Amino acid sequence: MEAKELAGDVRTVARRLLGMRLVRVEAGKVRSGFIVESEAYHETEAASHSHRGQTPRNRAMFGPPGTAYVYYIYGNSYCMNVACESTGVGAAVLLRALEPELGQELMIQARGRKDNLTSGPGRLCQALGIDRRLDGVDLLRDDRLYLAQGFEIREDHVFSTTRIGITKSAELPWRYLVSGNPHVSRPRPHGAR
DNA sequence: ATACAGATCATCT
DNA sequence: GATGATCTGTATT
Repeated sequence: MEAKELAGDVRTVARRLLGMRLVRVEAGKVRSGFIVESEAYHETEAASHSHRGQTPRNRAMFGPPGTAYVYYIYGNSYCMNVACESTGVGAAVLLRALEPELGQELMIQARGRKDNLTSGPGRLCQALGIDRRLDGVDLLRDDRLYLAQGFEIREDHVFSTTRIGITKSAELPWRYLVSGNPHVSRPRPHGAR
């Protein structure tokens, strides 16, 4: 995983991140998963936290490509994003679902259940122990949370839909998922695989 | 399988 | 004081 792969248009990066590994190391133990669902957010559209400019909360979203933007929402969940494009531009990819790989026992412990370990932005953060302490880390260099090579996803296996849980700019098809993967956060739209 | 209510709090107005 | 890039349990079809 190199910085230049994250420097492109946020929608391109959102697709490119599918199949990549997200690795969490805590207390010498590894948890990891393959990214299977993502959403693009950009300062030029109203759904983005960066749309109204930089604040202390969304500062990491304007950081260099590969910066983690982690925030707390609804009084119960953390969500994690990967900043992209370039420093000073509020663009980031929300990670919405992973296919669990290593450390599943620890994920079960962290989640307090055996199902839906990482299918949802809040769930995956809980499963991997991701919270605000990791806001702003460099995902290309940090040893606690980082991106790594995964597997190739063929272009025709990537499916695109509208984003989940937003009210503004809701019509943009900026959600990307691996077609047919059982770990995505919601059922496929009618007729899709 | 889908729908809804309630929890709960950091952040911004 | 209102809002929200969610999750969970419960109820209903």
